[in-house]
Amino acid sequence: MSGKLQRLKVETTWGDIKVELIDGKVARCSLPFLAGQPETPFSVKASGTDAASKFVVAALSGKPAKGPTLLFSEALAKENGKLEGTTFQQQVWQAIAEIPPGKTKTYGELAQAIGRPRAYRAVANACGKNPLPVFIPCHRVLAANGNIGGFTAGLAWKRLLLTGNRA
DNA sequence: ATCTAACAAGTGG
DNA sequence: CCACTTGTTAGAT
Repeated sequence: MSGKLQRLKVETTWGDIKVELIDGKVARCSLPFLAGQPETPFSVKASGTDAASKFVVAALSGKPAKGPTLLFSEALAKENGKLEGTTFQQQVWQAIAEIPPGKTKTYGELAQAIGRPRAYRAVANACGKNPLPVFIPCHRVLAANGNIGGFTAGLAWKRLLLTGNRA
């Protein structure tokens, strides 16, 4: 297994977004941490023409970006022969991945979806460990009272992903 | 192997 | 607004 490892980079005014592909499947994604809301307006400086790069750019632009070839369950599986994440986490990530485009869900809803209605706290926990931010739309997960919740790389990204970069 | 603290939430007082 | 609940994880013992 394991064929080629490919590293992509989308350069933006907020920093570089790095994506790692294994055999053409998205294996990992990381965004630069932003402590607060940057004063610089967001824009993409440079990006590749491959599907993954396009997906990232589209997601950040609020376009109808249809999830292309994520197959994330395949993508997440074994990187070192080891599964990425625990069973529970994978269930959570899968549930998140199934959120219809343009919609949002609450942590509680997701907890119900995986059959553990009281585990909303754990769900949030799993969100924070999501290895594929942006690809797995954990930014569409909000708290029940409408609060925005949190985001691994900083709330600025989450807001951007939710509202789209209409600027 | 067991225990404890921490967490991106929720419900109730 | 504050405090108690709740399930899972990571790190220490």
